[in-house]
Amino acid sequence: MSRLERDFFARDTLVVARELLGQRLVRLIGGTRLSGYIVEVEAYIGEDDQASHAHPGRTARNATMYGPAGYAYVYLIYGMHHCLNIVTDREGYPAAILLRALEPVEGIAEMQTRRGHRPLTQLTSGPARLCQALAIDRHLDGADMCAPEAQLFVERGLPVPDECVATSPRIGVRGDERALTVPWRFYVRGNSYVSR
DNA sequence: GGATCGATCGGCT
DNA sequence: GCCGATCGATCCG
Repeated sequence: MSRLERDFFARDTLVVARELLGQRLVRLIGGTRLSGYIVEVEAYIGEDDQASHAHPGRTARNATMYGPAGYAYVYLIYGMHHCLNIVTDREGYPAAILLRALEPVEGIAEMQTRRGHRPLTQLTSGPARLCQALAIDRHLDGADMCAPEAQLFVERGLPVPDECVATSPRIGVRGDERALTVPWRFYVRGNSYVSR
């Protein structure tokens, strides 16, 4: 299984977002593997993007977004949920891809334990759900997903053909007309693990 | 120091 | 479909 290297992530964010579909997110917990195919993502690009955490400019919270590609940006939302992004594009330019849903592959029983034994379709279908299933929280903010010793990384999966890729506006965002309408959500058409 | 609010989820009506 | 949970970052004073 080959891991995606930094040069995969250090490209245009929309290209990376599209190509992340079908790749496999892997989390190592004490040697055991929890993983799933990425089936839904959203892109957040630049300070001009009003829906992005980088819109107010560089702060302590969003600092990871300004760093090099291939790092995890993890934040706490609504005081209780975590969301995982992967930083993209060039260092100094704030851009990242929010992982919104996975199709579970490995470690399903462990994920169910972490998710209160919910049905398979609710294990990892949502940005905070997949973080809970894979034990991802703020201590992984700033983790290098391309380091050899990484406990969280992406492996090459199955290519998703263009006819199976759909786009839409992003979910749950605030901002101007552009932020609300730009089609920067990418998902696998018909996949039952896509959120909502 | 204090008020505000969020890239969500799950339970309830 | 609606609403409450829960807390840290951010902003204002």
